[in-house]
Amino acid sequence: MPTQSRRERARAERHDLILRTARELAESVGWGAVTTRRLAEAVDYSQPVLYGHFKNMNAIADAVALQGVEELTVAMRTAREDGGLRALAQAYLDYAAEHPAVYEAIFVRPTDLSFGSPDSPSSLKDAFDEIRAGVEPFADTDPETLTEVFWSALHGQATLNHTNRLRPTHAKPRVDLLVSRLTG
Amino acid sequence: MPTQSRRERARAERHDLILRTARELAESVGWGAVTTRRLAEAVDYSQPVLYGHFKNMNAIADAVALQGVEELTVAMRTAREDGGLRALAQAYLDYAAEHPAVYEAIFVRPTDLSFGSPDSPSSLKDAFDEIRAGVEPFADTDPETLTEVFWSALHGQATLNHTNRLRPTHAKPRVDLLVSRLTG
DNA sequence: CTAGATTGTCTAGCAGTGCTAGGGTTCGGC
DNA sequence: GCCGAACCCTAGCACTGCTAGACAATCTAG
Repeated sequence: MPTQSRRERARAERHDLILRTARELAESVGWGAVTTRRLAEAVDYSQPVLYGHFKNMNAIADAVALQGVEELTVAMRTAREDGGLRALAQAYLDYAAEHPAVYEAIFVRPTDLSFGSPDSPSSLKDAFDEIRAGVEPFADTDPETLTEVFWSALHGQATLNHTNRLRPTHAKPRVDLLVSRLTG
Repeated sequence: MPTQSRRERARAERHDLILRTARELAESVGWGAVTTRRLAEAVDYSQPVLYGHFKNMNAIADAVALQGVEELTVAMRTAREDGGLRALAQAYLDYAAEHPAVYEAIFVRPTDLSFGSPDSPSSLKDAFDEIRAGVEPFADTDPETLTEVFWSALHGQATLNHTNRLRPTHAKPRVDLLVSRLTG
């Protein structure tokens, strides 16, 4: 049935268009200014069309977050295979700095995504496992806890960097110090 | 001039009432539900009265934040004098857990408060100095950077704790591990 | 090729938001 | 008693997320 699939294809394209546009909009003006009207305008459809693809505005941000967390995982894995935990940490912070709106969607914005539980999206678990793989060589007892500690430390630096609450000139020494002490 | 002072006293009381109510409201329903109408209703005045005391809604949250950061500093100092850095860390996380809305106002919400610069409120500098005093014994070279790293790590745990992104059962081991490794 | 059902899209509207202009009302000083 | 200043409220603006109902395009079936 080519007709069905043509419709489905068009639908999928609109879906991607909305997601892509929302992400660009968020990166350029911040999530606070990503409104249904502006987004609808940007994709050249009326507001209700958005609701034909997503439950609500929040679901759009969640979808962007899921895209992002997969990218983040890839970035961490690539870096780790090359340069170990230090490179992984840098890759994490680089991603947060280069895609602040996406990072915010994943880890800061109020979201319906479930994290700790069994029904959380597998991509979230994958990201966590990637950090775990990075710290595992340095965990003498409890890798799970060390993973959480390391991740929290990275997350703290990422958010405080972004909100200008840390000296922008000392980003690198902070990563160095964190990695060297936590792996001691 | 007792008349002047009576008016001023009434004004100051209203000011405090607004602040106190905003804080309670935020802690019970979250900042997202603290609207000018609800807040005005709660203090039994009309909306414009709020604007006679604060520039806007954001300024109210900022005022709550400044109150909170002073409380946090006291809590950290008391703990540190008693039990060193480990106690300070626990006090920090306890404060964040017990006053999530206040903590959010200080460190998460978009705010006009300036942090790094010379014109930032002294209470913010005091809080930072308090952490610095805690880590100083363990800084072999650069206490400033170690302070930022430690603070970021605490902040990360505080926020990820609160948004249910870490195992709630393992809060204490996380602090233990962080302190023991970072002071190693 | 046409009638009917389905799908897609829009306009218009709801209730809620932050914030403000304008007009009364109460208060303090003379 | 009177005037001016301080105070407070009603009403409204432009915006938000979200949805109902009408209309048009498309596909299915006879």
